[in-house]
Amino acid sequence: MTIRDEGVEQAARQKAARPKRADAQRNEQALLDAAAAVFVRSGVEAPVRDIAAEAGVGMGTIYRHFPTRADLVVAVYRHQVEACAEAGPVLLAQADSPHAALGQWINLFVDFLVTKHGLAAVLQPGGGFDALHSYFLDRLVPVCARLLSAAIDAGEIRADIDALELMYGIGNLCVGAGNDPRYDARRMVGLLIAGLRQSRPA
Amino acid sequence: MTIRDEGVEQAARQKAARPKRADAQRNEQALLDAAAAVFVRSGVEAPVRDIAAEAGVGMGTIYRHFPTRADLVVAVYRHQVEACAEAGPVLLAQADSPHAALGQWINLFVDFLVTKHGLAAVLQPGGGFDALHSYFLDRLVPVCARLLSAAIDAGEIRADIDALELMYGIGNLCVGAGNDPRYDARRMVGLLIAGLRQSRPA
Amino acid sequence: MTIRDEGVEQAARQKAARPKRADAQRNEQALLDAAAAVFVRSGVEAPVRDIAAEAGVGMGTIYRHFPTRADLVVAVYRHQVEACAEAGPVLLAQADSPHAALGQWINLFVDFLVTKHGLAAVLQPGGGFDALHSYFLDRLVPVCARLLSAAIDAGEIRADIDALELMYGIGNLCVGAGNDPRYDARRMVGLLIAGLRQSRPA
Amino acid sequence: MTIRDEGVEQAARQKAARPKRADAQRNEQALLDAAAAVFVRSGVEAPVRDIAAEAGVGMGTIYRHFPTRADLVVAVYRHQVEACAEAGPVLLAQADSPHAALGQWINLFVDFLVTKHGLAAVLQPGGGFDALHSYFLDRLVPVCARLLSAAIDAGEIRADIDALELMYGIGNLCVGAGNDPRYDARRMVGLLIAGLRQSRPA
DNA sequence: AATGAATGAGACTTCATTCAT
DNA sequence: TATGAATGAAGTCTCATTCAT
Repeated sequence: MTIRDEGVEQAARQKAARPKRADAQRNEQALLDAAAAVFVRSGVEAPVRDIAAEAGVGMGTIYRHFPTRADLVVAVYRHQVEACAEAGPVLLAQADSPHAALGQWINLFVDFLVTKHGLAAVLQPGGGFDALHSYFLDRLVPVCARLLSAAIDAGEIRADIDALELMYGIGNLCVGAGNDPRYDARRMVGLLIAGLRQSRPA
Repeated sequence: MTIRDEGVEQAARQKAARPKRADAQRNEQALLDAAAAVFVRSGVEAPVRDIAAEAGVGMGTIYRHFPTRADLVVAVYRHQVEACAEAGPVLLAQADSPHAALGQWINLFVDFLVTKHGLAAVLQPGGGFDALHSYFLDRLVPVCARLLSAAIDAGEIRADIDALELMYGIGNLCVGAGNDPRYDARRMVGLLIAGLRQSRPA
Repeated sequence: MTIRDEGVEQAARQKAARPKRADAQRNEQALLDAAAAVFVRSGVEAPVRDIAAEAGVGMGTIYRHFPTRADLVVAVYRHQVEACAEAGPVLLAQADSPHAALGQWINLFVDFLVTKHGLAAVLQPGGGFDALHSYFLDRLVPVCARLLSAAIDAGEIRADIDALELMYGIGNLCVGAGNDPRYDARRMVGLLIAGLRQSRPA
Repeated sequence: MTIRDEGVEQAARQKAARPKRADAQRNEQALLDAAAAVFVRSGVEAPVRDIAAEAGVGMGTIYRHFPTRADLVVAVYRHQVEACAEAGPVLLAQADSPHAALGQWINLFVDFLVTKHGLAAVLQPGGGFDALHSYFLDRLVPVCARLLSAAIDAGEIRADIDALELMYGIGNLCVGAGNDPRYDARRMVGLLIAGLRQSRPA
């Protein structure tokens, strides 16, 4: 089942017998795509009109599908957050060591974040996207915590690391540096993870 | 010479022979203080009116002293950037080791950033504050680079670290996590710096 | 013949030889009932969507049956206007005196108006419901005029009262006072009718 | 002291030492005049933009002077409400009888209402102008009550009349009939007042 | 030089109406 | 025929910036 299929199935579950009209489905997807593109370009605070134009629909259509801006933002990122969350246990089972699994999972997370420039603002609490913020944390922090625990239990990393804080740190490193190619979020995150291996705090 | 004096002197330098009226000087300083306070509270995109109110002046006065928002933002942070830049060589000369000097200098930088909540946005290129962005980098990256070189030459840290990138990384870690007290930027930066000591990338 | 039957018959008359499909008939009646309910709740300017939802039909169905809002409003109130109009002659024939008949008929009219909160706006000319406005007046003013004449001829009331004006006055008194229970439209209308008995204007 | 003078003096009292700029005063008055005109034409729900255009000012100017629509509506009618309220005791002292004073005062009230077509909507509770509604009632009902009491005490009218209800009734009669010249609110109110003299309810 | 009133572009949101399904 | 998704005009309100005083 693809990510898209999952979304369709879920919609079907929510309203049982009423399948969405084909054009409405197309519009919803067009909106998600358009919003993702505009968020990258102008951030999640981009004018609603811009998103509508990008999707080729009227403004009212956005409000029909996503009554609040947060609804739209959540929808845009939900699939990827889910996929990331679900990858945690899988990696832990497959990798050579807990620390390797942690590193691979964090790479997944970073991959997600660095391609979503507008996301950084969303991850800051207090910006009116608290529901979204909570969703991200609720879903991902436990996954990270489990990976951390395993690595700690294996004696591979320091024991004084908090998953929430680490997620924030990684998220911040992925805020990036505009389009400055000299900044590589992945490399910086690598440095952070390397720091975890230290036997004592610096 | 105090930081305040320096600012005034510089303003004088810009417009050569015309000494500012005493009340104009007072207003300019009041504006800098007010803007700094408002930036912390509401970010650098805070309404001009709020800054004017905080300073107790009319809005026109802001535009007279700082024609663009970037002018104001630069002015607000210039002093502290200067102080931070000048501390680099001093610390290098005084500290026990280049790595220790680097750590101390980065602590200074972090201290600066974490108390300036609105600053994070400013350090992102493309936000209309490019002049400010350049100023920060032009002034601080060389200082950081010199400290890094010294530590590398002393064999204390990895040799593949770029000063610009490190500054971005630290800046990002200082973006914070809203007011979530569970996130400690200093601890995360510590982790990053610890990572520098690793002999190989993670 | 019931009021409901009459409405259906009339609809059939309008489109001569084409009998309406049973479901279309059901929809039309559901719409009339729903609109009446919504008009009471939210006035005749209530969103079309609310009426459609109340009736359990799509919005397009409303536009099919009642191309303009006025068409719907007229249809909603037509039955009751008819019933009121037809009661006039009956009351005149049955009551003890013309003045008594007038009072009873006005009571009928008031009963009608006070339970139709949204109606007041409709009775104002210029609100885009002029056709409806005309219908009300065309149908009811002659009835009222006949009752007035009879009472005047019997020497029971002043002779300088115009039926149209009186209808407007009564309609206005029935506008009410929001939900303020201290206002009783019937009592005020009673005062107005009492004023009719005066031998001279106040 | 004219009504206008009073307004100016009051403004001066409110903010002590800060006299309003001459142009601001002009604008405020222009807005009141424009709003009054537009209210007559289009009702108190008229678009803000229309009022601004009528006054020849920007929309923001309206919001500066009158943050909410209710503020504007209250301001538009305040002077006249005040004048009407203050006339009550004067008329009572001067007229030949309490009933005559009542009639004269009601004439004043009617004069006020019939030239303010948009006002009717405002006097209905629940329309979002409750503060204004309250203001009207708080100010005028006691005046009316005193006139009624005097007339009742003099044995000139029925004793079972409530001032609030009477005000509502008069207000409703003044709602008018669009521009239909055949309806004369004053005549209808006269009928109502005549009804008061009846010894028993009709 | 300082003030803050005025401006008006721009963002948001609602809802009557149309039209693809 | 019925549906309700889509449209976009129209209205509200905010705030950066200008400019009369």
